[in-house]
Parts: sequence; structure tokens; C-alpha cells
Amino acid sequence: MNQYSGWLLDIYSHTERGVVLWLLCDDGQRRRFRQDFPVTFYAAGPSERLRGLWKFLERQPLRMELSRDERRDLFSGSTIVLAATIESPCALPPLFQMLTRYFPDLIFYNADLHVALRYAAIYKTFPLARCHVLADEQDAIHQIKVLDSKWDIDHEQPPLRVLTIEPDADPFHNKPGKIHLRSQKNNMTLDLEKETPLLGLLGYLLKQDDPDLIITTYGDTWLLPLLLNLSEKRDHPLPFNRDPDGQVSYRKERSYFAYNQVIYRGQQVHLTGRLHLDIRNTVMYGDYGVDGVLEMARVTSLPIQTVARVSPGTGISAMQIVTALENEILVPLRKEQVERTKTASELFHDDMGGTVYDPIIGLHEDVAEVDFFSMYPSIMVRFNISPETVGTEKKTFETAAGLTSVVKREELGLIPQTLAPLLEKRFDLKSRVLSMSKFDCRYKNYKAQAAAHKWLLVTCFGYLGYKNARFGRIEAHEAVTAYGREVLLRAKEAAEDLGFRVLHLYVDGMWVQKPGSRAAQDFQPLLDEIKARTSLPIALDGIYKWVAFLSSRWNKKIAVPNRYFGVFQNGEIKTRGIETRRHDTPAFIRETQMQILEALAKASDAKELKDRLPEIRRLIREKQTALHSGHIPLEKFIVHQTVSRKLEDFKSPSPVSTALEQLESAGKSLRPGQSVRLVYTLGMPRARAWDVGTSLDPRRVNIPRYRRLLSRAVDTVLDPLTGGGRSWLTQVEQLVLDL
DNA sequence: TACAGTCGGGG
DNA sequence: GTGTACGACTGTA
Repeated sequence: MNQYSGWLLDIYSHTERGVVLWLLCDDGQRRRFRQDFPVTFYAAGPSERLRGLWKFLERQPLRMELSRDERRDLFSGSTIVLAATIESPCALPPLFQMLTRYFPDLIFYNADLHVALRYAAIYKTFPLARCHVLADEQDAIHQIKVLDSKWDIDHEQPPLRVLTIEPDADPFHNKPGKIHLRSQKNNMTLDLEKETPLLGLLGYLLKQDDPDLIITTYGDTWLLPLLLNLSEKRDHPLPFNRDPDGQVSYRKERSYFAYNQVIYRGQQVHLTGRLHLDIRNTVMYGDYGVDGVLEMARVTSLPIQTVARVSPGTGISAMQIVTALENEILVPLRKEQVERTKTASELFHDDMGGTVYDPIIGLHEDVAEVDFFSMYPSIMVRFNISPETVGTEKKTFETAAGLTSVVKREELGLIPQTLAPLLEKRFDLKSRVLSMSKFDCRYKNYKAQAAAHKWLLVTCFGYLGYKNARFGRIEAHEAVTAYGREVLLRAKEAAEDLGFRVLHLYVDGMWVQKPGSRAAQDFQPLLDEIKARTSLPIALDGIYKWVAFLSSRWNKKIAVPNRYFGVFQNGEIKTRGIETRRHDTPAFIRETQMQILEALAKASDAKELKDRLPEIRRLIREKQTALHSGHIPLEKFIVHQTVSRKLEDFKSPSPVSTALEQLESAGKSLRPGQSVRLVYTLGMPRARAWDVGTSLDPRRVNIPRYRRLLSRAVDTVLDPLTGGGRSWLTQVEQLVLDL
């Protein structure tokens, strides 16, 4: 027997039996271990059908153990099941596919789980966990112990060897000629045309550097398929896989509907024994980078390559599965219970969602914004809301109104059990970030971790109400929003009792004002009072020098809950719902609006705002002149839009469909969920795709249309100044009219 | 005027 | 490996 300690890189099914584990050992070796790891799935249903299944399984050419068992289903309680344990985890997916065909009437459990999650539930592993392993001479694991916890904030960083590969152009718009490679030891540029040296040097680099993590740009969708094809064509093997028996696994590209929009996910290339991340195919890479991906992997237990490419919904779902496995709760494929039909009034009351209040339109000074900390997840944990704990005998919104609940309290539900440590870790991270210098070397890492958690927490709420979620139940979802409304109303009452004016309420935030209150300590009594009345954590998001809530465009008297902007005392600008926040705003317009906001931000109070007008007037004149004299770089006119449907599904010639058509005829087709770049043009067609290959004649740009967009963006941010009927009103009006 | 299409939010 | 809300807003027919 040999002993090893190191970091766990990856776990996957062995092609014959058990699992493969890769350890980055403390002696610097990367070792591959194997371990027997039988997996069990269950089936429930009428007993004669279960007998049929039993006979069917006995005939399968697989090593399998069958038994009758009694297990706990989260929704229906104790259930008689057939338990089947098979020796090879890799044999389960094809077997299960067959079973759903022949036994569609049976309910299956634990049948479609990632092997890494099963392993995690038993051995408490997670990607990059510190492990101690006892293995025999054939590197078969006899004992494994995890030495740290996924909830540790300051964990030892594994000495990962990283290789980055980047082409010199975006392959979907221009043909790259070279690729740049960078590792700790090497730095080289390879010519894609010269195939022999390309393959030779790449092979050499992979062997010499032996990277753990290969970070590419377009590696999934272009580079790795290209290189692997080439290597096959030239019969020159490239050691992308570290596992000698391992296969490169491809996942197909797809478009799907999620988060209320079509999402496109490119083809994926997964490696064995090494980790491949394509930063262009990594979810929210821009938000949290590699640190965030690694943190997602730690808390969800999903393999690094997988977690990088899935939505946070899959992440939170993985966490729930691990909790369920640890508690010996059956994991369903999808929700089986049928939703009870509701009357119209019930629908109205239950589905009101988050609290939205009409803000008081206009400009306000010395306003504090207080936000509940991860309100919905905090509610789930605090009030033990979970599919199995929410009672159905009473309508939940009535229950919540008094915060005396019919929610079962005696034992912590599956969802709160999953969320509590995550909430706590995020809370600790946020507190540390607040009290540390931006230049602290851990600052960036902490921010990335907190950002990763944020998405898991946000999605968890949505998953409660999603009918296909494994552990979703609409009543639990409604209970959360009911509590949310109650909590916010209590916060509002607390504010009013303490003499604050409540300007706005929005889901988990509140904007309050009191003459003379402009320092953090002025708001502390309010925070304490809200904490006392709601028992939920709340914090001061900031104090605005001034903030403006905007009216609806079609009716000046109607407020919209999420169109506002303001400047905090520290000079930070916050905007919501206005042009700068929108992805379809061209850079030229976004920059101009931001510059105006920056000019306005120099004002220390509302009165000083008008002093900024000469500067803003100059700025707008400059922009107008630039616009009309052709001094704006063409790319600043580009509008980015998401492709929502296939070309043939468009009913009218929208800019997007026009651009899609042009791209199609240029041989470049885009799929729903991908983003299209276009410029508005004069005459017909009204838009032109940016990436058709030929350059755009600057005279074709629809300058009047961009001028209208500019005018509107300027109008938005000057609106609060025009609304007050002050003496300088005419000046501003003139300015806007000039446009 | 009706309808078709797109966006935000949460940080 | 999964959230088909909802309302504001814009542009086209």
C-alpha cells in the first residue's frame, strides 16, 4: 500500500468499471487512480411492473445486484422500490435510456446523476479538495479521506500548471493565421498553415509543460476540433488527454430556452486527466473568471469542465442532489406531482411575485438604499421553506401575512439545508470584502467567489417554482414571495415609524429619506429596527448624493419601478433600466450618456446639478458635430442584439432578421441565442450586419436615426433636471430641443 | 392602431 | 443538463 496526499483534479466513470480519480500530488506528480464504485438506481410503481423490470434487468449482460427496498421520496414519503446496483457507472446511462423506453410507466430515482455527485455524497469530495489516499501497487484506491471543507474561505491554492492558447483573430469573423501559446515556462506563436511544425511543437509543449488546465479562446467551438482533426488526418497523436485510456468527449452545440430568453451554447470539448476551459464558452467568465469557476466547482461538487459550461441552475440542482443523497432521499428525474388547478383569484394572489412599489418620480437628495442580504434564500433558510415542509392545507399567502406559518419547523428542509452553508460563506466573504483594501491580494478572489455564489442563490429561488426541477414545488415558491412581500412591508412600516419617507420599494430593496440624515450612522437605528421586525439580515447599500426615479415614456405621471439613476456619496454612479444598462445600445450612445452622468456626478447636491449644464451642453455639441462630420468610428454605431429565433420564423423585417439574411447569404449562419452585430443604414435595407465580410460605406450609416437615439439617451439623464420647474428649466429645454 | 420583437433584473 | 414572467418600449405594417 502507498499513501499519497494532494489535490483532487477530476473524477469520471472508468470505461470498464468504477471511477477514475486524478490527484495533483504533493510530490508534483499527477497520478491517476482507479476505484471500484458501484452505483444504485431505484424504480417505483405497481408491483407486477417492478417484477417485470426485475426479470428484464436479470437478462442484461451486466454485473448487477437487485433487491427490494423501502426508501424515502421527498414528496410522497416512504416508498417501496426496486434497487439495482451496477458495477460500472458508465453502463448506467445507456441502460437507463433503454428502461425509459420499455418501462415508461415506472418512476425512476437516482438514475441520471453525475458520478462525481454520487462520489461527493459518500466521500465528501469536491474538485480541488485536499485528499489523502491509500492505494495499492496498481493505483487502486482502498481508502480516501478529504482533509478540508468546501466551506473554508481561505483554502490552500493548488499549484495548477496552466497553458493558454489564443488565436490571433476571432475565427467566426476572420480566419486566424496563428495561435499564441503561453505557459509558465514557454511562450510561442505557431503558424496554423504550417501543419507539421504546428503538430510537432504543440505535442512537445503538451508533453513538456504537462498542463493541468488548458484555457483557450474558442477552443470548444473551433480550435480543439481543428487541431484534433488535423492530428488524425496527419496521424500525429496530440496528448491533449492525460489519461492513456481516456477519450476526448464532444458535446453538441445547442440552443435552448432558459431565463426567459434563448441561450446558445456552442459545441464543447472535454478532456480526461486535464481540464479544458474555453473562455468564450464559459458561463459568466467575464463576471468571475477562473477563480469563480473553481469556486462553483467546489461548492457544487460538479467537475470543473462541466460546471464551467452549465447554468447556475444546474449548479444549485447539483447541490440539492448531493444534500438529498447524503440524507438518503430519493432523487427524482423530474417532478412527478401534478399541480392543482387554481381559480383566477388564487392565481392573482399567489403569483404576485416580488413586491414592486411605484417610486416617487423625480430628483431626491440624501436618500439611503437599504437591501436585504440575498432576501429570497435568506427567507428559505430562516422560515424553513422547502418543497416538503410547506403545508398545502392553507393558502400560503395568508399564512405569511402574520409570519406565523404552517411550514413544518421540526426538521430542516432539503433546500434550507443546502442553502444555509452557502449563504453563510457568501455573507462572510462579503463582510471580508467590505473591510479589506482593494489592493489586498485576496480581494479579487473573494469578489469572484461571492459572485459565483450570488448566481447559485438567485437561481435557487427560481428553481423552487420551476415545474421540471427535481425538487421544485410551486407552493414553496409562492410561500417565499409571500414572505418576501410581508418582510418588505414590515421594513416599510419600520421606516415610517422612525420618521423616514419611503421613496421606493423594489423586491429586496428600499429607498428612504429623512431631512438631515446623510451619514451612515443616521440609518443604523433603521437597520436595527428592520432586523428586529423581520429577523432577516439587511445592510446599507449606500447613501446617494442624489437619485432620480424616472417616469414612463408614454405617460410622464406614471412611474416605472426600475428606471432610475443616482450618485452615491463616494462618487459611484448607479443606473438601472436606462440606455447605459442595455446591451443593444451602441457604444457611441452609451459613452455619451455615461459622460453626461459623470459630469452630473460632480455635483455634490441637487442644487449644483445646474452648474454642470454648460459642460454638458459643450459635450453634446461636440458629439453632435462629430456625428454629422463623420468623426465617429464606425464600430461605435454597432448595435448588439440577441437572435431570438430562426430566420424563417421572423414575421416582419426587423433589423435582426435583415442582418441574419445578409449573414446567411455571406455563408455565415447564426443560431438562436447567439448575438448579431448590426448598423442602422439609410434606405433599404434598414440595417446591415457588421460581419458580412465586406466593409461598410460610412455614407450609408443612418445618422438621423443615431441622432434620435442620442437625443433620447440625453433626454433620459436630463429628465430629472427638466422636471422641477426651476429657473434654469428653459436652458435645459433649449439644450434638448437643439438636438 | 395593432402587432412583432427585444430588453431588463439580480450584481 | 433545462426558469417559456411580465411589462415597457420601439419600430413596422
